[in-house]
Order: sequence, then structure tokens, then C-alpha cells
Amino acid sequence: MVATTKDSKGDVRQLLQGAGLRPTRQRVALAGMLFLEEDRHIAAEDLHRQAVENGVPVSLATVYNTLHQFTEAGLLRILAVEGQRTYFDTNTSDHHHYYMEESNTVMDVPTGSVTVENLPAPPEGMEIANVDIVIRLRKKRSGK
Amino acid sequence: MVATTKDSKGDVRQLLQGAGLRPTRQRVALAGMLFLEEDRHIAAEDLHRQAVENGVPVSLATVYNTLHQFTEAGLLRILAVEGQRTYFDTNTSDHHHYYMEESNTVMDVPTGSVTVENLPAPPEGMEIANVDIVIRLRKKRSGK
DNA sequence: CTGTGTGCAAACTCTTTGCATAAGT
DNA sequence: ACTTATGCAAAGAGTTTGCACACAG
Repeated sequence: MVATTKDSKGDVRQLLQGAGLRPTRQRVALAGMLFLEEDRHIAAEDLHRQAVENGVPVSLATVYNTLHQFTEAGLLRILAVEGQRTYFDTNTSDHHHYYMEESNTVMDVPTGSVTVENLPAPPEGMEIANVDIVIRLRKKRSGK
Repeated sequence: MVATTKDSKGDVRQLLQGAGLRPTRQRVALAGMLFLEEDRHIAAEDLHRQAVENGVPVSLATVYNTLHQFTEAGLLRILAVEGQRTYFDTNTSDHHHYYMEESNTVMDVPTGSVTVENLPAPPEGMEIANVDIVIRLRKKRSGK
């Protein structure tokens, strides 16, 4: 193994190499921000801002490229929430989401807490790729 | 309550007036295309193209304005599907969708055929605005 | 008539792309 | 060295906006 300052950093490099991606500075840094923390739902601009704040010089175009490369490698998943922004989800397993319009925020619904029943058979010749559930939340208004 | 399939043109005018919208030519024409047919899932550009093909001169900006006005009036609903396009759904009742990436098409899931169980309580101070389920479909591969 | 709606084009946001330069192996 | 990734800026898609003119009531 390579002697690096942190185990986790080495793991990130392996993750990238396993996906056939060169572990460049930018990719290692972005992968670190994405995968060493809790599950995240993030748009390209947010990740770019965070990278710059963390002293990682990376261009927005590279962030977009990288996010798509990670998605193709199966490390990320694209989230379907309304609006023009594309959110990427670091949790690629089967789970669902809360979406808050006011704050433009996405949160995981605790795993296993929603079940879908009576899924109908899909149309002829098609199969279900996945099921996404978005629970849209609003501020509770008591006496407006 | 949405009167569905077979309204007359007069009903469309009433629909608009009931929503506080002047029944202008463009709005009557667009409403006709939207509400006199089966439930539709349509993007602004598609509706605009259809209008022009039908000999209704309307600008794209007006189509956008109108779609948003209809949405505010509760006649339409915005669909959350991935991608940068905004789809409007003429069926505002509780139902869910198939989405086919290959053809960029949205279809209704037959009403009542999906039930969601165990919906978790939303976070403090929030309430559920609605629940959207998108069932993503892909072509079945024979060897499965 | 009076006020609202429409059309046009420009502005805006998010995302992608082309090409020269920089970095990784 | 040789190849692939990055950065920049410009282009692209989709959507919104401002303002003069047109139309509905």
C-alpha cells in the first residue's frame, strides 16, 4: 500500500482506480468530500463552492465532468427532483427522499420506513429500473 | 374537482373564469389542448409546438406564463422528473408515473394500483405537501 | 376606454463543449 | 514522454423578464 497521511485517502484512491479513473488531485479531493462524509445530496455548484472553500482549486467544468464520471462508475446516482438543478446522491442503494422547496434541500427518508405495495406490472417489454419516491415537505402553517 | 375528458369550449372558458383568468384566445386554445384530451404530461416547448401546428399563434413566453398561471390556479401540476425540462401534468389528483428515459416519455401509473405504506412522520415543523413516485422503466433484456 | 395579456428579444441559470495547457503514470 | 485531465471561456438548452402594443370587458 501507498503510505499516505490518511487511510481514508488511500481508500479513495483505490476507489477511483477501481473505477478506471486516474486519481488526480481534483478527483481525489472531490471524492473525499463526497464519500468520506455522510450520505450527501449535492448539486455541482455546491460541491464546487465547497471545494474552493476547502482550498481545492477546481473548475466548475471539472466538477461537472467528475460528477458524471462518478455516476457512470456507479459511485453516484442522479436524483430526480423538480427544478433545473441536478442533484447527485452519494447513496446509490434503494432509498427515498424528502425535498424542501423553501431551502432547496434534499434529505434521506430513514431506510426501510417506506414500503410500496401493489406495484403494477410494467407495460409490455419493459422492466422496472428503479422506483424513486420524493416526499415534498412544506412548513407547517398553524394559523396563517 | 376536475371535469375530465369531454368538456366543450364553453366549459373551458368557464374553467378559466372560475380561476380568475381572462379567457383570451391563447388561454382558451391552450386550455383546450390541455384539458379536452386525455391526461397529458407535457413540456412548454411541446405545447408551444403543438399550438403552432394547430394554427394557434402563441409565443413561447406566453405558453410558459400560461402554464404557470394554470398551475397556480390548481389546474396543472408540475412533475418531478430528472432532467432540465419541466413537465406539467393535467391530472392534479393523486397518482404516480412511469418514466422512460429512452423516449423521454411520462405515463400515468393506473390509479389506485400503488399504495405507499409506513410513511414516516416528517421532521419537526414540516408537513407533507405531496408524495411523488416515479417508476423508471427500461427495455427488458431477454436473458433476465 | 382601461387594464390585463401577449410577443419579442434580451437576460439568466444551469450545464456542456472545444481546445490549449497541466498533470499523472 | 505519452496520455489523459483540467481550466477557461464560449456555446447551448430551458426558462424568465421588461416593455410596447393589442385585446377583452
